[in-house]
Amino acid sequence: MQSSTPAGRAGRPRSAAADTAILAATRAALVDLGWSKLTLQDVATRAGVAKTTLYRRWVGKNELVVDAVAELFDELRLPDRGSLAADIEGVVLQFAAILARPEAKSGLMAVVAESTRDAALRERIRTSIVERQKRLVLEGRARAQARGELPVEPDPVEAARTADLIFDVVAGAVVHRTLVSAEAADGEWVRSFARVLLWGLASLPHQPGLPQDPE
Amino acid sequence: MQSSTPAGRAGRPRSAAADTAILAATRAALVDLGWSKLTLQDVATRAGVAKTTLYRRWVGKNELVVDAVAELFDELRLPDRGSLAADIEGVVLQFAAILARPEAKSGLMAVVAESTRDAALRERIRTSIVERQKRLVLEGRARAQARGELPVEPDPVEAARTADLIFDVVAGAVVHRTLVSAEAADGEWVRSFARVLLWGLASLPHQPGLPQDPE
DNA sequence: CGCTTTCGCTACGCCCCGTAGCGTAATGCC
DNA sequence: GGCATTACGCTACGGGGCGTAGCGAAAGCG
Repeated sequence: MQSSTPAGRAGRPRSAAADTAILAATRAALVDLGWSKLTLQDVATRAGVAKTTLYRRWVGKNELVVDAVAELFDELRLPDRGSLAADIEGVVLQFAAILARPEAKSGLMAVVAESTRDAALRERIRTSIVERQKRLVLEGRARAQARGELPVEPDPVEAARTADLIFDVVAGAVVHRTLVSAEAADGEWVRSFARVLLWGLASLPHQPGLPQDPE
Repeated sequence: MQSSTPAGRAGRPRSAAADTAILAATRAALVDLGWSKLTLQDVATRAGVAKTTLYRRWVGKNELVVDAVAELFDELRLPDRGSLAADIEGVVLQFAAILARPEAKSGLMAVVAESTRDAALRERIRTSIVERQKRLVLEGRARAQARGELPVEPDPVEAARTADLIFDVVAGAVVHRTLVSAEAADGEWVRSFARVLLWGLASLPHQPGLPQDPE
């Protein structure tokens, strides 16, 4: 959300109902039309507001779609299934379920593509979507360390680096499977992926710079 | 390429030079403008051809961009560095170098986003870009099996499944690192990733359905 | 030299973008 | 209750890209 009255001053407040209606209308338009054929006029009509209202709250189509898609990821939760393997499978399945929805497919990748040429948009995506997902990785890692399933990494810099790596592997694999390969990340696929990831994590405590085979 | 004279009949042949000029102009326009602001009129002017010529050869902007980006991946080669770990690092570094180019960043993800609503476009991406990359995975796997670094999978169905999984993990991780996290997939990152992947591969010969910890 | 196909060029209707301007509605402050 | 302030709906507008049609000229093939 970019709105929220700036400081609590006078004047007619912005309709909060309009915000939710607009974001819902945006997702509906994404389902029906996709990103490229989506027009702000159409979104305004669906939401029952004037087109000018959209331009008063969002600077453009990209920012609007980011906010509309970000709400989809609010339901992401880290389940406690007792083991790291089960936790990974659970959160990956949730992530895959969200990405399977057409409004996420067509909207998310389009704004990511746009963000390669727009630093402000990239930052908006990072704070409202990516950072929220990454927290799950950090929580899951901490929980696994508390269980003794993963060794504790004392160096905070190295810990952040490995967390970033894990995050890119998990999110990237699910996204690629769903959007590029265009096949469902179902239970069987998630089980195979979780096993690969889990064994891969076992290699991380080693010092870098010495490539070595598992054998 | 969609052109190539249909059957070899009479008439003025299509200029092959125009094809290469158009695709090069498309990549240049992607660098300068990005996907959303790229116009076919601009591409035509850069290439020194008329706008109508573009519409005679490509049905739309998406197909043109797919062909322009696909040529970037022609230089992908599987290096023979002697070990599976080194081979993985080498090909991942090449892939990352291509994705680091701005014309690949802004173009590839945009057409992937569009392909979620266009089956023909998805198929075009698959045959001209994805399938070419996947061959490297198959070759690398076969070479590693010949070296004895990976066990041979007798079941062809299972072998295809694991190849798809590896491909989604590798391509997805590099794409996510480069585009979403917006950080370079440099040598250090690739080494860490290759180690994780290599250890993860060691888990694959096991039968599915029995989640088990590496310990 | 005819036949065929491509090419460059111009022109056109269509639709979306993004903004400006106006009158009206909903608040907070005094 | 009046007043300043801000949001809202509505209309209108210039600008520009899209995709197509039509034409004459060019470049091959037999």
